[in-house]
Amino acid sequence: MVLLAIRDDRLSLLLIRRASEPFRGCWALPGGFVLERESLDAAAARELAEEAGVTRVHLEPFGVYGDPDRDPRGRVISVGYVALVRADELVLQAATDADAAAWFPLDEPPALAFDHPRIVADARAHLRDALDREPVGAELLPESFSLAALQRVHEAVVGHAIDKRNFRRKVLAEGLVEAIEGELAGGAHRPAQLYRYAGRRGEAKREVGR
Amino acid sequence: MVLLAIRDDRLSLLLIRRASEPFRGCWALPGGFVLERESLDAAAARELAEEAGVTRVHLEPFGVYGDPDRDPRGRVISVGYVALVRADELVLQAATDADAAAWFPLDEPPALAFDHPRIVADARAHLRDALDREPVGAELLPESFSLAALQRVHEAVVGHAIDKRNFRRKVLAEGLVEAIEGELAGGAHRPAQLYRYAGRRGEAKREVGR
DNA sequence: CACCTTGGGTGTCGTGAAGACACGAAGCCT
DNA sequence: AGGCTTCGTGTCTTCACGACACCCAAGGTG
Repeated sequence: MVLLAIRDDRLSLLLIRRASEPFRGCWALPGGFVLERESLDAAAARELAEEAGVTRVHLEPFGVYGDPDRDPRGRVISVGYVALVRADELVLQAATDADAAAWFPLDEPPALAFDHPRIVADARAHLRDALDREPVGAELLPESFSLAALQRVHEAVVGHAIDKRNFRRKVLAEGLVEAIEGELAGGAHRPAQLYRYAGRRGEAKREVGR
Repeated sequence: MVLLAIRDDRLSLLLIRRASEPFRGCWALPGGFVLERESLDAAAARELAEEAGVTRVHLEPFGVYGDPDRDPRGRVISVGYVALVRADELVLQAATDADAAAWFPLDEPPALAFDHPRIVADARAHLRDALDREPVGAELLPESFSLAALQRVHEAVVGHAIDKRNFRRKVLAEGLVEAIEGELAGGAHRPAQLYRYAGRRGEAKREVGR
C-alpha cells in the first residue's frame, strides 16, 4: 500500500519500520494479507482502515509483484495499491509487525526494504498518468482548498514546477472545480479564493472539451 | 492471457472452449497457474509457449482479478496479460482443459466465461493507452509491412476509423518506422511501399519531439 | 503608521499536434 | 481500353500548452 497524504504542503508517504527480521529496522510499505473470502479491493480497504483509520478513500491497484525471490521468507505475491487520503481524516494505528510509522516526502524516500523502491516508483508513475483523468486533488485536500494547494499536489506528482497561470487556466477550463463564492482562506498573507470539486468524477473533462 | 494477433487483417483474440464443468462449452481466455518458483512474467511466457508455440513476444500485465466469487470452484486470483504475437509465428497447441481453440475478432467476441468479458475490455483499454507509447504494431506485424496494415492495427485498437493522411503524417513524424528502399508489396492492386520498425523501443517519440 | 514581505491573481503570444478534407497515380481485372 | 481498387500526397483550422511580468491584498516589522 502506497499511502499518500499532504503533510506540511508536501505529498508524503506513510512507511513503517520493520520490527522483525527480514530487513529488520528498514523502512517498508505497509500492507497485509488477503483473507480467504475477501476481494483484493476489500483487503486493501481493510488494511487501510486498520492502519490509518480511514474509510472513504481513493484506492486503486496499479501493479502486481510476483518475483519468487522478492521476499526471502518465501513466496509472496503482492498487489500494489495507491491510497490518497485527507490528512485531517488520518488516525494512525500501531501495526503489528512494525515498531514505528512515519511520513516521508514522496520526493525523497529513505532506503526501502524488499522491492518496495520499485513499487513506490510504479505508484508514482501510475498517479502521474491518472492525474489528468481523475480528480486526484479531491482525495487529498479538504473539502475547500485554494488553487495554490491543488497546484502543489500536482507539482509533487509530476515532480517539477508548474507555471501558475497555465495551471489555473487548465484546471478552471476543465470545469471540475468551482469557486466558493465569498469564502476566503485566512492565510498568512493575502487570502486566497477557495474552491471545491464540482461534478461527478471521470468523463467531465471530455464533456467540457466538446 | 489475452492473446492477440492479426488474422485476415483483423485484430483477433484467441479463445478456448471449456471442456470441463464450470462454464463447460463456453469460450474463455487461455491461462494457467503460476508455479512455485516462477515469476508471474515467466509463468505467462511459459503458458504462451505451451499454447501458442511462440517465445519472442510482447507480454505485459494489465490487471489483477481477485474477487472471491469469480471462480465457482474456489479462490483463484488471476493476473491479466496482453500478448501480441505475429500471426506467422503461431503454432497452436491443444490445451489440456479445452476441446477447441479459435480466433475471434476483438471487436465482437462471443459470450465469455467467468469475468473474462471484463478482462478483455481491460486489456483493450490498456492497449489503447499503450498505443502511442510503444511500437504495438511491431509485435503484431511481420518484419516488413505497409502503412495501411499498420493503420488497420491502430484502428482495431482504438475502435474507430483513422484518417489516412493524418495517420501517415503522425507515424512518419514519430520516426519509429522507416521505408525499405525499393521494396514493394505484391498486392492485388497498386503495390504499397513497405516499412519496418527502425530504432529501439520506447522513448523514441519524445526524442523526436525535441 | 509607513514600508516591506509574501503569496494571490491575471492575459498574450507563439508553437506544435491533430482533425477535416479531395484527388491523381499505379496496377489488376474484364 | 476502360473501370475498379488501393496507394499516396498537402493545406487549413483549431486547440492545448508553454513561456513570460506585473499589480494586488494582507500581515508583519521597524
